[in-house]
Amino acid sequence: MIRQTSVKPAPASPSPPLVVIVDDDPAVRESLDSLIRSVGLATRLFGAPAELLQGALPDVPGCIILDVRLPGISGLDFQDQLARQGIALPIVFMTGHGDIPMTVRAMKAGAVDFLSKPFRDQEMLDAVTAAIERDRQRRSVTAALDDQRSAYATLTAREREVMTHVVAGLMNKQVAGVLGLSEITVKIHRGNVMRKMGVRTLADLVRTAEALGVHKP
Amino acid sequence: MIRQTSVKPAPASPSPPLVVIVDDDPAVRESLDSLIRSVGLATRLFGAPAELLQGALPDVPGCIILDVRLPGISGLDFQDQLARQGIALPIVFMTGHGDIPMTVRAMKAGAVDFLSKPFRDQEMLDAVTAAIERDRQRRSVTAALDDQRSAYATLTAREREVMTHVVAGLMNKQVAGVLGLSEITVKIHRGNVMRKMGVRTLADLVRTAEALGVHKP
DNA sequence: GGCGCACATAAACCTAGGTATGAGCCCGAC
DNA sequence: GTCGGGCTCATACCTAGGTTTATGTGCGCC
Repeated sequence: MIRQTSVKPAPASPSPPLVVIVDDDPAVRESLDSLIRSVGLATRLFGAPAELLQGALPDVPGCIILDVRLPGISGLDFQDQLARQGIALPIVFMTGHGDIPMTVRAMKAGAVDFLSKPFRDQEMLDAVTAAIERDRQRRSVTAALDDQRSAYATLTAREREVMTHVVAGLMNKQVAGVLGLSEITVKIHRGNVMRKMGVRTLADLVRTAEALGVHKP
Repeated sequence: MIRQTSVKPAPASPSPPLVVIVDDDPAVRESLDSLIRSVGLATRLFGAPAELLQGALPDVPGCIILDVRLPGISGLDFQDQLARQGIALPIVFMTGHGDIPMTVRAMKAGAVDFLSKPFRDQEMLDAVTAAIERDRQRRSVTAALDDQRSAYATLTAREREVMTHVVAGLMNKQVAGVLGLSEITVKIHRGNVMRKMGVRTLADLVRTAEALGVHKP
């Protein structure tokens, strides 16, 4: 499958996954930091959630280790806040004073794991590994979709209408009828759609449209 | 979209969702039974997991309320067992002596909720409602797929090969080349595929194939 | 005003898809 | 053994898809 799409600036060194650690206790941060680094992962430490929202994070797979009890905000509320801001990094919670309702809420909201202090190093490493793997999956799906989305963005309004009807299974003449055009015009638009979307067959166009959620209104 | 497929025997009365209650304490069973029935849902009571596996359950939306501590087996292990047997009913756990690791395990395995006794009636009703809604969603997806699956089952080996290559975007002549056939033969098989799968356009066939996970090996 | 772009259309031409009719081969079931 | 179904292929015919070339309109922008 030849699919030359957006070419990223070459990643010189394959940078390691990033683990973001958020805990208000410096000792805990340091301890987690050395644990995570010991297995070759990069870390970034924060004492408070607000700091995390400031700077942009690098574009690599990763996850967040989050204490439930944070200065100024509950870790669970912060989880919601991150989700609303479109930050989809998987979260591993840890807590010294957790209870079952907290756990249920965190897991329902998509947390990868919820560890009670004290936990064994291996438990945390397993959770982090699982979280990073989940992020890797999400990123690969998102990346493929982004190319398609940006291609779709280059379509004109007419081309989108034609695409919608074509992937719905209408013949060119039917599309022409619906849109009040001549068949030849539909063919032109259709050809433009195929070229701009970077697909060579109708089957590929249909799959792309499905992935983008392109449907008749 | 005209899609007359497998016609089920008409459901005379729209039977209410079924809530399966599994708890070894008769008093708890009775109490839950009256709570659930009070909102118009049907119930079925079991004192032990084994009983549940015996009889078949009616084909209606539903869920399971499961005590974590059961005679002979942990509710969590029973959850795994149900999953392995293809029983996909959403599960609401309850427990008197739960802890966080139990909760995490249950939620990771797909539980809808995990309630600590004592819980308020409304909490249980909310959880059951959410679970039934989840089952309803799952069932509607599955039902649509079942028709397509049974249609796919009627295809001959050759027809499946042709379908695989067609939805991959190959032209008839290319399919012919790959399979060592003449183009006209591919056209025949392709026509049979369209008829048997109950679709009229290539776009529909591609979507069906995606839903069924039909791909080149 | 002119330039670029989206949009629309036509004629001509070629390829691809789809169906009907007819026919031959193989194999397992009755 | 013969009957049906799956598989194969050919000829013929029709429809649908796709490209190229060329022409024209309207709109916004520098």
